[in-house]
Amino acid sequence: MLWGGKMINIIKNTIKKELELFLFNTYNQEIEITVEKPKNQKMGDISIPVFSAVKVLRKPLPQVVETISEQIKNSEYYNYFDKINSVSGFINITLNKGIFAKSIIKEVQQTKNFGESNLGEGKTIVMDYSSPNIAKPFSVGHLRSTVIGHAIGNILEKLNYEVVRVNHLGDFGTQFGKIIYAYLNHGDKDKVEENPIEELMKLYVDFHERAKEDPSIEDEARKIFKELEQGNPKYVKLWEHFREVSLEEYMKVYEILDVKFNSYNGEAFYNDKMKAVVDELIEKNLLVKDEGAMIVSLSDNLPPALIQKSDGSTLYITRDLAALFYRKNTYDFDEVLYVVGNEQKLHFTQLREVVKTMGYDYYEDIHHINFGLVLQDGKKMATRKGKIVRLMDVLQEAKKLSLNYINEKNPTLENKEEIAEKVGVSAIVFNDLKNYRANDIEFNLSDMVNFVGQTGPYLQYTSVRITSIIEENVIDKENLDYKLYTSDASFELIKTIDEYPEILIKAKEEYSPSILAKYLLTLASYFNTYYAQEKVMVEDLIERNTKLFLISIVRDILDDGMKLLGMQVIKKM
RNA sequence: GACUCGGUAGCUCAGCUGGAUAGAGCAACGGCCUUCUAAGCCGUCGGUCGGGGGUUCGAAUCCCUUCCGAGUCGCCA
Repeated sequence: MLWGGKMINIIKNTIKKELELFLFNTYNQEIEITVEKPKNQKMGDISIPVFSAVKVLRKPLPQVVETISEQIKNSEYYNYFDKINSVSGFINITLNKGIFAKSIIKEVQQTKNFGESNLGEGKTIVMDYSSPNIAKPFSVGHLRSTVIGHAIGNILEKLNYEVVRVNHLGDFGTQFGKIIYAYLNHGDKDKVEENPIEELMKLYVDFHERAKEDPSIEDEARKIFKELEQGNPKYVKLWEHFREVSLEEYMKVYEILDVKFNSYNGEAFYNDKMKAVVDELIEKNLLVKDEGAMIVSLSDNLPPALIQKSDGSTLYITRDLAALFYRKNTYDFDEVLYVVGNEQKLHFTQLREVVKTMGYDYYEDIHHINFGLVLQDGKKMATRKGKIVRLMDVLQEAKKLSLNYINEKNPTLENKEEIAEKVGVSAIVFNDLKNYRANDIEFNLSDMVNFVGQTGPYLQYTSVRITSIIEENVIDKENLDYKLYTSDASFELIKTIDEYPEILIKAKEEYSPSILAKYLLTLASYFNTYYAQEKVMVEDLIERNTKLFLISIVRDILDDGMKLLGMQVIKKM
């Protein structure tokens, strides 16, 4: 990991400051010194390129190397260093493994909730994620927003942020005009009762087919939506019903994923809060009529934001503005995160700009946590054409394959079904989180349910292996032999343990669960190497205890990290 | 056409605030279960970092240009 661990960063920053101060005092020159991790571990643990100093000081390279190397000996952390050598302009420091390992293990011992931070103390972050569109099946596309949002929320809480999780249901808009139109004109009420989501989806697809033949029905749909917005009781009743049956279906998914929200206020919730937004825009002289619609002009070559349609009904951004103001007033957030796909980038840029134009400073706290599309055959999945992959189908498939694995690898396992679901679902979740969120992903079932290599099951399996070694053993944290932590395999583990707190902070800064996901893979991989090299349950009690303690730390981090990612932690598999 | 994001090994991706021989996993091939779960471990094979310029002691990383892919671009969300 490039950013290093907590302990090693303290050492690196200290060296940096010490050297910069020394150079300033000696040569009266401000020289930036970079202290980094060598690419190759054989070169040491800390590396200092001296090229920048050579350039500024205009002295021969060997002389600069000599001067800086000598100065390093005066470092506060000199007793941590085993050796200092130089190779072609780099000064490399190798740490004393025993001292370094001990300081890290002590740190872990003294920390109750390892990895937490006071970064978020007293700060509130509102998160808008999952947000499926009512009357459509929960697709693999919705999964991304759900698991990315869930994971980021968990990481924020670990860093002591107050997190408000909002499921901003797509329960309003012209699409409901379409569905209601289709339902009233071509719908089979019995079929819809029987299998609401599927039938409503079919009606929606059917509507677009018909609209190709007869575009006038689009106007019909818009008219119905406008009346719905104004409270036509017949339409409102239908809409309420559709919303209810959809939510029921979604709750099943959320239960499987173990995802919970503080609020399910969707777009419709803001129906009566938009007039205030429009009024404020008028008052601030920002709203202008253009081609019949009401728009806000934006700078920076941005297309204008459409606030109101020609017929007076509202649009997406109008509802998002109302939602934003409501959230600011209700939660007084420090940041608001919208976990929404790449394709809405322009929308959120416009949203920010409108807020800025209205004179609110907190436009800077609005973050679009964009993620890549789930593509099919290289193209965006089109709901309107009914091309959709249902998440439930994928989860079922994952569970089935997971069960096959269990029957093959561990046929006597108890609660096979339960474990199979936990492994299968976690595999899907991890697969969605392991890569940088903004990358598009091609839908590929066999990738999603892969259980070998850099996968969710690999992490679970590693944790399970550790659990099975520890079993009923009681670990005495005070009775450790730190010398045993200096073997290559142990030391790699310890250096990686040291990185956990920094990784979580990095994941927050980038709003990127993949940073944590990749880290857990690295940690698991080092453990499995360790496992192959060293026997834990040895005769010598101190050695056994020392090793048990190390692997228990690894297990705790793995389990903690998996929970943060929204995966299931298991004891056996 | 404009704007945004992407192009790194056969495949999926890390690395991108410039540093030393470009890293993983999968696939392929070869080893390792009478030592704690082999969903694992070890090894081999595999790359002109899309192409071309530039800046620099040093470029996958920064700048310019070009090609390719995806997405978006006023009355959908």
